Amino acid sequence: MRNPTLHDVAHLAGVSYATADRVVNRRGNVAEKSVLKVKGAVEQLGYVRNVSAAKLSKNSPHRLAFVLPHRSHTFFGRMHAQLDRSQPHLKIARISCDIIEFEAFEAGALEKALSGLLGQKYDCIAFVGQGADGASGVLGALRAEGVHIVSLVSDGPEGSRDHYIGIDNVKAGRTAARLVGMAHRGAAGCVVVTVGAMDVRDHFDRVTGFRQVLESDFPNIQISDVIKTKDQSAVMRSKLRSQLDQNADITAIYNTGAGNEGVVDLVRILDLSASIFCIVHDLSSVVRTALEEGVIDIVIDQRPEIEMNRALALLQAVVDELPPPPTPELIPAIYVRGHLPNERS
Amino acid sequence: MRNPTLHDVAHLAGVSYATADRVVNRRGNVAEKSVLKVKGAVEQLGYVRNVSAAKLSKNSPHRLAFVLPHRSHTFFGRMHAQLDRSQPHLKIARISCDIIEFEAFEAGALEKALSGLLGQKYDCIAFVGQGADGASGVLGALRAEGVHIVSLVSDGPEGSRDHYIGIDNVKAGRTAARLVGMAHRGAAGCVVVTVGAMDVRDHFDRVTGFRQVLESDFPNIQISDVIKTKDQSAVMRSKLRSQLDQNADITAIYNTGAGNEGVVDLVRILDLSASIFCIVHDLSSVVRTALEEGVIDIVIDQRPEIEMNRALALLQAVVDELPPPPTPELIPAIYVRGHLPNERS
DNA sequence: CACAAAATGATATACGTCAATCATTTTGAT
DNA sequence: ATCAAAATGATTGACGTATATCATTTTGTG
Repeated sequence: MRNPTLHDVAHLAGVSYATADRVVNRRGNVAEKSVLKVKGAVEQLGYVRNVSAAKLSKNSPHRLAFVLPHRSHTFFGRMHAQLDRSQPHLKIARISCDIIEFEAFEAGALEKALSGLLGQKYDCIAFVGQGADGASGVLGALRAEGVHIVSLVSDGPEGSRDHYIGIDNVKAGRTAARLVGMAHRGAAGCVVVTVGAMDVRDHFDRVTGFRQVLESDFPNIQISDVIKTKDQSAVMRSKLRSQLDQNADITAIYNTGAGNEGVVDLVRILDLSASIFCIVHDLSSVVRTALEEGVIDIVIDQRPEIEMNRALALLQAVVDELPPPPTPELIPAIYVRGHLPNERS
Repeated sequence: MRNPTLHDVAHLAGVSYATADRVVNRRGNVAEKSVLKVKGAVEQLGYVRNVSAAKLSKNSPHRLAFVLPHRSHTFFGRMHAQLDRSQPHLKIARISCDIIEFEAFEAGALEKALSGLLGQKYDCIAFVGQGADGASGVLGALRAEGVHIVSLVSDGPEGSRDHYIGIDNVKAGRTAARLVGMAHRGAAGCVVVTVGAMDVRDHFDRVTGFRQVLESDFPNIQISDVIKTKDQSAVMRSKLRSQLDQNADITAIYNTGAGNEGVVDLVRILDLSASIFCIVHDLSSVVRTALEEGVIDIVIDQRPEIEMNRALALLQAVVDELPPPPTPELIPAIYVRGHLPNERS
């Protein structure tokens, strides 16, 4: 009835505890036949290491680091907030968690922040990259030190990290396109698409998906040139304005990046909320209000709080040397007027 | 640097380890002033019990039970599957998890299943209720035994359980209404709404939310009588058919419950996919196909896999006597054609 | 067979908490 | 002051693993 211990395993395998230990903890210097005997016994008894005992025995503090854009960015502010809320739990789990902030869209800022973590003996590092940030060298060096690397929100190349936690941004773009198409209800139209920059991987992916669906399923909806905003509302405001001025046929706006405040201001000022279908990413108080007013029609929210939770769960599994928990795909939430989540979701 | 232990606390408080232990584990027979001294020391040192050591020392097996409708129901099948996937993790966490299946829509079946758990020394029980199932007596008895009770998917009265894990179904109904409205793009219409039964709480809530938004924001979209299907495709097929035959003005169908197969069959047979906007709940292979075909336009999926994960996380926290983890609100996913999640999400 | 190298056994301590025992001291009521 | 009750102190073993040490046995090579 009682769970088998390593002593039980050793006994069944007909070896000493020391040898069983050498096998399960891969210490080497064990004859092949002993390995087999021990593994057989493990199998037969269904032995699983008692994690509590192991942690108690090791008693080594675990260290995580999150490298995130500054919390003044509304989106990342939500990740920070969730991390704050998780601190008591991390304390209970005996995990220390450092947060390093960097300035997004500042060349080399991420790379520099990551470099500072070299040789610091972190167990895991999670970071928000943006694709073309030249960080792959540092990431490689960190991984060479045995640090687990997790990329958040925007994925980098497959080999640069151990895990990616974030939504599928191509799918998000496809969803946006279909909703735009649905809202046109067969009518022709023209969409302005905006991004922070085209080399930000998540924005690029969204545009890609958006294009795919419009081209294949809604051929009479055109896409104007893609506007690059550096995720700044001021840039958004001016560039989007000139686009709207030039082109009176615009029926929809899809902002794949930040800078929603610019969009909202403009639609309000030009009084376009009735005539333009507006779909943006990620909830903030500005977006909330705009959605309730009808200025924005749909918000696709990737729920950074949940991404943060996933990251924490994954990192905890990693430090305990457990397999990652079975986690369903991350799907962004779609908000329309009248059913927003509670303020502190 | 090292985390403070209870010995440290006792020392700082100027009492023996035994007394400190009496305080933190509420064993009683401690003078008030000693309690204060110990609590002060705990506070001062930021002492938190080492969960690993506690678990190791207690070494008591934890027992959970899930009381779910039979896995042949596609929706609950997904919950079962997620539970299956979690078994290795539960084993590692030294938690045993029994699954009790019952026949939904069979009067008294849930109550009977729950009764069987009385006196079985479960730590926590999670169950899927349906509102009017007369189970409140048993639930009270179980809670009186000290069993933690969690309701899933469909909430019961506030006092009948310790936690509810599921989406806000009123909001889901509101969302459905807004999407239906959006798809009408100002045109008038008439929606058929279908439920399993009106006393199933989640279905009822959805209808309520749906009504709210249509009445307030889309007054020229009518709602036909609500069709009750007992969540059976056959019933759906016949009742919905007669409704469609009677009323040629129907522009949309909103199914709040199960029985989607009936909806899909009918729309296909009557060739209504172009003329009727169809929105349903919860993904299944039938719904997947129908969505890709254009027979169904939108699926609101409450992601039972995630609900199951949440339940497991919560129950684990409960058995370890930890505060529940900080969890963002559950928001259902909204699927349209072309961006479905991976098959085994 | 001799000898070194490799493998194994035996054993001990530490990790922090829980739970129990028993002796001793303090407290409060008379 | 006396006595019982209440509170406290001191101490111990158990939980299962990690990790280390040292002695002993087995293996392989010439």
